Amino acid sequence: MNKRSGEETRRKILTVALQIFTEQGYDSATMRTIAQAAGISVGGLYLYFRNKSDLYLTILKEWLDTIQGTTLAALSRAPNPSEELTAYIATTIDFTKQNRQMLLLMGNELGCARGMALKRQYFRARRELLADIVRRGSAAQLFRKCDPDETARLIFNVLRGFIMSLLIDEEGLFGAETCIDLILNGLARRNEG
Amino acid sequence: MNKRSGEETRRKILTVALQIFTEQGYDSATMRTIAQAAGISVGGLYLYFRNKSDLYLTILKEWLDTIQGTTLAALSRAPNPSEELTAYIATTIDFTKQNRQMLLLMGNELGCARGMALKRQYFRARRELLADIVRRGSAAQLFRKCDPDETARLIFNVLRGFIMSLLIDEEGLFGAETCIDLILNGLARRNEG
Amino acid sequence: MNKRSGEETRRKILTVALQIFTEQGYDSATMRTIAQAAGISVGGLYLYFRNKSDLYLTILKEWLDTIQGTTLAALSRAPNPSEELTAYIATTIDFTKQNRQMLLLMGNELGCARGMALKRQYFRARRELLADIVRRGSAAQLFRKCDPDETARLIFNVLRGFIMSLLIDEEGLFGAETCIDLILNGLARRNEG
Amino acid sequence: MNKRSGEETRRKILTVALQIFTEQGYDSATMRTIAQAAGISVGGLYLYFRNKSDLYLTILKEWLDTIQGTTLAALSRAPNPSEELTAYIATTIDFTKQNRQMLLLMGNELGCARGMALKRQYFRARRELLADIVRRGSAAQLFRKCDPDETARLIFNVLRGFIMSLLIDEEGLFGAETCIDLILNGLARRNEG
DNA sequence: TATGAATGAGAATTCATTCAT
DNA sequence: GATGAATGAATTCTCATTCAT
Repeated sequence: MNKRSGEETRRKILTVALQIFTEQGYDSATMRTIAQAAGISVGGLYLYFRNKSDLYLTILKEWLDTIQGTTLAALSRAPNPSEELTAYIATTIDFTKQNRQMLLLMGNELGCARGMALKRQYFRARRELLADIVRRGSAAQLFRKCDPDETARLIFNVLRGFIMSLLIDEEGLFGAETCIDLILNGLARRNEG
Repeated sequence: MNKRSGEETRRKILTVALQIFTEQGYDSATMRTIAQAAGISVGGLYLYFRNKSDLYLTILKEWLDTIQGTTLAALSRAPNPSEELTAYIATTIDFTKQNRQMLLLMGNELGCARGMALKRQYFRARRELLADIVRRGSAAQLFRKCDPDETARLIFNVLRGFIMSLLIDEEGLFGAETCIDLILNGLARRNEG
Repeated sequence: MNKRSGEETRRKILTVALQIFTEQGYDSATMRTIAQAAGISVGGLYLYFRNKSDLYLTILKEWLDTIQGTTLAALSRAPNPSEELTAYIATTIDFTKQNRQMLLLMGNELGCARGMALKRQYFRARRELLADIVRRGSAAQLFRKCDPDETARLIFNVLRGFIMSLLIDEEGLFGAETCIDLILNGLARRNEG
Repeated sequence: MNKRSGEETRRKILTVALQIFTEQGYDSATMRTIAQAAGISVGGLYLYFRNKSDLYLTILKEWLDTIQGTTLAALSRAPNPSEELTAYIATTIDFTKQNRQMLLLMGNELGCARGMALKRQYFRARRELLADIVRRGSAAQLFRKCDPDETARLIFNVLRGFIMSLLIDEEGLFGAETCIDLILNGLARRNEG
């Protein structure tokens, strides 16, 4: 019976729900748990979200919009494709580090069906953004000759792997530079000079 | 009714359960569905597996042992760290392609708690296997100078990204060579004479 | 804010509630739906009606009074039992046609318990009104010799059937005359002359 | 844990569910109440019926088939339309008397949507059966000249009223003969001789 | 071994009603 | 008078698990 403003309660719910969905996954997380964590009754949850899946999707969408917005802003400040690529990777990794939970939510396969659709759509958008950078970088002869689409997919998945490692491994994390270096230069020793 | 039949039934259960766990996730898969798909009664399931989580873990363990065994066998046939690395990557990717379902099972975060523990343990083992290769390859000056542990983690996660792309993206998949090439040579254009 | 506005709101609620109770039935109709349709808050509803059942009963009672009043007025204008019977039937059917929703509300068995009691009481009153007409018509030798109570019940239920058909069947409806004709003259061919 | 045969339990459920749906209506009847009355657990109910509406529809369909079958059998034994009409009415009323509860279930407007559709379909079939009788009786000059469809509807609704009275009024019920007499001969005194 | 009826705890969701503001 | 956030009990339905046969 603690009267909070509606918006306050809504944010509280979103915050704890993110945590719980992340920790337990979509199926195992229960509305009761979320309600308790948010300090309201079960019925109260339904005042703010039509149902469980609505709550989940709201969280997902909100974050998808944020990361996409941040990335686009960073890209617009980069002078050339090479720095765009760097910005793209750096933004992605930085964001990941600051939003571990959100990322875990993204990583969880399954969840509700519409959630999966949203994620796929989001991933496609990001991959196309990347392909565009590679295409322009290739045309400008900044990158090795390559099929832009395939290369975009490659980089995208390398990043995916990095992000998963940031999320899953509890041990020391590495930074964006290490990742960018590997992508640009590879592992093999160069027989220069 | 004879002993053979028992083992047969067990295998049948494991086969259909893998498929169902993969398609629906741990939580959504029900014992009833599995029983029906296996052509036995619900009670019958509990003759072979103590409970749902036992069934799940059995499947997981079995596959973890298989992939680890296959990898070790491949490594033992490689003459030097460089080819060991190639073998490691190739084995991993080939295995993935032939066992999409298993991999999806691995990819699903969560599931039952003990399953997560098993997966972590398995990932650690594989990463250490990799670190050992890099360490020896570095000592033999086959690779760029690097911190073996960090590099192992790097490669490991690049692979992780590749595997996820193999699993998730429905579009054209790339092969082990493409992956190995990126890891060894990177993306940047080399200014070789 | 002034007294008038209060009564206005009350009437608005009664109007929309009738519609909603009719369309959805007592159980399925929710206080929230009614509040929204009336353009007030949920809490506001409880300023005018103690609870859901009170709201329902108010509607029911109001209409029961109206129809009973209209019928009595019509009867008082009829010169003899025969025309009283005609007036009774005509009033009933006319009323039905002009108040389909109200009638549907009456037709819905169940609803809240006290509602059922009210309806029974109302039906009994109307049947007795009818029995009185038949009794006097019989005494005046206007009708066939018959047991007035049983005959009243007969006519009453024939009417009930007619009304249900008016309400339920979407196809062409028939008028009061057809009904009166059947009741008075029956279906069998008369062997006159 | 009282092991009954499946069919036994199923019938027990149908029996008590009929009673409860009848007494309380579709919405107010709860699966818990039905389970308790049937002496099984709530979950047990769902072993036999997919859901509440399935349980309801099963009861409805079963009875609809029975009454239609009984009526058709009676009609096939009648030598002419006049006796067919008598048989139709007698069967309907007898059935009603022996199955008050079932009829109440039919009378309840609302319930689940599909139930309403079933009822409408059933009513239409019965009205057409009746129209056919009237049509043939009219052609054979056994009945007054009339529009068969309209007359069928008339009789049908008179019957409907009778049945409602049989069901609702707790006081002395009248028999099929009284009803048949009214339908055939009407109420008005005949000015014979 | 094998069955499948039965359980019971718990899930999501709804809703009449209350009450601080 | 009026609001609408909050409650909590009830409802439908699911499912892992047990156990008499």
